[in-house]
Amino acid sequence: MIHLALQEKLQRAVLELMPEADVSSVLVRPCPEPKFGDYQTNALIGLAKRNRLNPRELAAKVVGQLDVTDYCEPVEIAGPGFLNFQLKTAALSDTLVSATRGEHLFYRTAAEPRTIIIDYSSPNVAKPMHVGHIRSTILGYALARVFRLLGHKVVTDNHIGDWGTQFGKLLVGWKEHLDKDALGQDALAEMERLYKLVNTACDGDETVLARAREELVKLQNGDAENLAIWHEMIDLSRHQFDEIYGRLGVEFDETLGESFYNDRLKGVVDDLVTQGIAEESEGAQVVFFNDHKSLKKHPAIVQKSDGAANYTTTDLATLEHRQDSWQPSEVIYVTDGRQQLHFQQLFELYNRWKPGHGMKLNHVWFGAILGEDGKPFKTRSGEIIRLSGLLDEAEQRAFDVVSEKNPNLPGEERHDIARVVGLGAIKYADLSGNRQSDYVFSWDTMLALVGNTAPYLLYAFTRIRSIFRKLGNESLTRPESFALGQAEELTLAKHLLHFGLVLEQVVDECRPNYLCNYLYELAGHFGSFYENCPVLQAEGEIRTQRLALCDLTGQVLKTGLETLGLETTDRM
RNA sequence: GCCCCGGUAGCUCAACUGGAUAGAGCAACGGAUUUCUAAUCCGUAGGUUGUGGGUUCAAGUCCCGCCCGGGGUACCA
Repeated sequence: MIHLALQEKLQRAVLELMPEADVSSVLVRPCPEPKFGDYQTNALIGLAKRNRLNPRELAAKVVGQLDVTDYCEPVEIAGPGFLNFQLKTAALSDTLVSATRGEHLFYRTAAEPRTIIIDYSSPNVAKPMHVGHIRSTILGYALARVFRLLGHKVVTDNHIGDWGTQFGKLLVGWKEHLDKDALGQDALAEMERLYKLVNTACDGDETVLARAREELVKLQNGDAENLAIWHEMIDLSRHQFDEIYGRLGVEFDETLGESFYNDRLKGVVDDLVTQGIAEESEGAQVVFFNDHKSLKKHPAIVQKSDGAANYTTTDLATLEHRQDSWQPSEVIYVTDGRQQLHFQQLFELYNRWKPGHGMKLNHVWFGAILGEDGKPFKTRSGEIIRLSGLLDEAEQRAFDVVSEKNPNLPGEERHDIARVVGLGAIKYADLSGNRQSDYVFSWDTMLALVGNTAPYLLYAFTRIRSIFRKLGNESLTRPESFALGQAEELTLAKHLLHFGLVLEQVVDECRPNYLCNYLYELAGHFGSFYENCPVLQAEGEIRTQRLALCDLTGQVLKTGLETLGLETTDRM
């Protein structure tokens, strides 16, 4: 909060001295070391250098133009030309007081809201969702919520895989080997079985492969029976997807699968050919990127030699539809890192097809989920791990821990807590690391009660709730000001002020782990405060102020966790 | 072959436009409990940031070479 006011004043001071300067990079940030101050800027060093000035002299002149006495002690020039700002407690106190009045929660919404499309999850019809889908789902939904918290308009779209060559094999399986009982029990498992069965049969038998092609052509040509089966497969799949999304608390504004774009595909290819972007090569329609370094040797196929389109074509049609429907300023794709080449091609191709479209096209990719042996996360027999079972296990493990730690809670409440903690642990493990790193899936690590984990953060929240439970019916009085006389109070209060800055950083780089780190630090600062500053036993103004600090910390924790897609609980 | 990504403490990870003494957790060791929930807190120890050069007042971060690992690479998505 305050850093924005300082930043604005600083930028104005620089412009007084250098009217031509680009001050967009003159930023105020928290100090890496508290001993230097609360906030700093290092931007003047670079600015001086670009203008062949002495950095310290420039810093001195800027300080001369700068009046921040409302907020800070006298500004200090340090080292090669850093400015260090030390907050006045009064300024800190004012910000806290306005927060207790509900005027803000330490962040500002965007002055100019943008429209952003976020594409995540995207499971395939007739295949069970597995552990690989969870990262996209969790990351994408968390990002959507952070953008929304900051006042942006977000359209979330689940681009499910409901079309493609796999349906030829699925149709053969459905017609010749379907087990209706199994379908009733677990539709996705049965469809997966059918697919594997036919797929294996195709390897050794040309006639089966020919059957599959035949069924696929019939589907594509609108054969009534095949279309009906296809619709049923989609319905059954979506039912199970929705069950998982319900458990995860994830939602979508749109679910426009690949098939939604079928009508447009031919037109896209024609367009590309007419405009000379695509050309024929080995029977296929292909786009070459000869003047592009990393794509030079990687042409993109937009129409296969059998005349069918592929996912590049579908994605182009999808982008066109998104541009026409919502005019977004940004389209975000949350997928694993193996699709980097595809999205490079897609974006480059779209830029050529629709020059000047003005959208930021952003592939937000993430690393693999590995088992504790460092290899791709699978069951011991090498099977892909299904999401529903994984969620069950998370809840069960969390239930065991809750029951051990707090056996006196009623069973129903323990189940509720186990759901919040178990699912929270899985989500938080996905969110708290750098998304681009591979991450090692470990129950013990994610359900640990200490460290940067969901249980630790949730526990911090329950301690706050516990204080307010003890308070009973006593009404919360709002402090006139905050003295912040004890070091732990001061540290906690200052950290609350950084919430908005962190939210901005999450949005800028699509990295929810920044918010996780922030909340973890907040919980840590609260822990120290809690140990060293009695709240209910304190008296008078101090008690009022500490209760208010607890309340504000609780609000930020809850808002932060909910923005990440985690629920909170009052007891653990 | 080419392209992309990564390599940070024993392990898992972080490090905000390049910025001040590279930070956490786990594991190890030592301390704190007539509690506001100890599912906690405090402390100790642990590093040539893969490697060799370069740019810079300043490099984990940028540039070049090399080593190691992962992924991708014409009709799957």
